[in-house]
Amino acid sequence: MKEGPDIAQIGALIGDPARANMLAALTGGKALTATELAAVGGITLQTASAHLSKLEAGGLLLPRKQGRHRYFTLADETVARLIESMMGFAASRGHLRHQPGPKEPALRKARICYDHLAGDYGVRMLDSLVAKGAIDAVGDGLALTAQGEETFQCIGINVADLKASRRPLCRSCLDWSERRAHLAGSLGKALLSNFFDKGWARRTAGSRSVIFSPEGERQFLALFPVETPVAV
Amino acid sequence: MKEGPDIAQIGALIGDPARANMLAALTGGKALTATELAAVGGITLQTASAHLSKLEAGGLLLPRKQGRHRYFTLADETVARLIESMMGFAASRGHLRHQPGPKEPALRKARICYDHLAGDYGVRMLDSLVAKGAIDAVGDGLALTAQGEETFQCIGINVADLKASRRPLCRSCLDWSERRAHLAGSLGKALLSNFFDKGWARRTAGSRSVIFSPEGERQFLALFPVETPVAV
DNA sequence: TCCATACTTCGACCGTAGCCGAAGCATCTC
DNA sequence: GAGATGCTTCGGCTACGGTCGAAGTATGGA
Repeated sequence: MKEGPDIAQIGALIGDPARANMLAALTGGKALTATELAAVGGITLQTASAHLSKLEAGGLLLPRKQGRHRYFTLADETVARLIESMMGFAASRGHLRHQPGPKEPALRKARICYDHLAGDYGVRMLDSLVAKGAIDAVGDGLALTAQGEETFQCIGINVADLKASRRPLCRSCLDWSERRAHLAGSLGKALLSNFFDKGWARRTAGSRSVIFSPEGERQFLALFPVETPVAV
Repeated sequence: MKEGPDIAQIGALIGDPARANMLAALTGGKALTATELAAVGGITLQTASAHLSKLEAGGLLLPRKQGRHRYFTLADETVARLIESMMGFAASRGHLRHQPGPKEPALRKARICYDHLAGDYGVRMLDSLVAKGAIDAVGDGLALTAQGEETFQCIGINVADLKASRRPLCRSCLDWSERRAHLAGSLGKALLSNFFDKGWARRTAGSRSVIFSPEGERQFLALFPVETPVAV
């Protein structure tokens, strides 16, 4: 009867509220210390330490020692994708938080998903790129077009550098709030970094949400116009 | 701190070994009774009943009453994809079963993933279809080509019928044993049904594995030849 | 050297969730 | 109606896992 890999183990790892909160926080892409993660999980440092050991042993987290701090990050982009896909699934089944909270709208508008832009703005950006022919969409798959290569060069993104890395250039990532795809992969990362560098947007302290400056928002919306929504 | 949908709930649902085994068994696509699922989970009927209630309440399972039986299926194809993706993740992290068991090779060769073919043969089939130009692969995405439409018509699959349904025609599904993509979607389902109808293969009693007849195997391999593996 | 900070380990507590035996419904068969 | 089968509910047991206080180990700074 027991067939295939053991999903119960990682299910159980994610299944604890404190651990789930930690993982969700780390999906923001920033490395966090044990103390910070304890606060996120709403538990004491000792308890957090035990949880972090388990997550590390399970291959979900990667610790990095730096002086007397221990910074934790998600082990891998695949972990981030698993968490996001579970969030999407949870949202579709109505497994929402008890109180939506005031930060929810900001989170739905624009947030970090591991290292790229998600939320309404993330989906909008991908729609616009597909509409203008910079990215080719077939089914779930995304591919950069020759025209797109020029476009990104103009924005200030060196596509050749990105191609050199082993990581896929374009990847579609399902957005839990919009239930549509946004752009992940090294290109998605490069775009978000680009926005930060230009001062169009900034990350927030204790949250995954991304705040655009008024000017940055204007530029962003101008750069990624949407006529009619593109089905994905 | 609490941001986004609650992944802990579904994590916990999947995190129990008995429930995980039930879900894995249901990924085989067949509807199973509470008694059968109790056997799968290695627990008594009462305990299984409680587990099944929870899974149903969580939106993972769909019960169907038939006489004095209650048949359970996965609620949705999205559930199957979640389970498979967790299996892929678990396999990549080495979360394997204690003893691989004698059935393992058969499972890796060919098995059912919800309603389509997975395993070595599933991956091989997709590779071959892409190589011969029947299916277009861009990144993760798959799309039927005009040429492919003819091909499938010849095999005896009415593509027009499939297009009429709301379900996507082609979908890539990550194979946990091969770590490569195989073909899901209504076309994947139609192909597997086609093999069953032709008598090329049959399902096994208590397992997800698919057994090919000697003749069926010959035909399958002839229909889906592979020259050089296609990267996905 | 001494103290503060960051984190881990130990030990004990406790609650929840899984488990089963027994009894209770529901449905089919004869 | 009587009996068999499939499943649920109830009650009580048990164990595992999460929790924290307290003590212990590392690192950095004064």
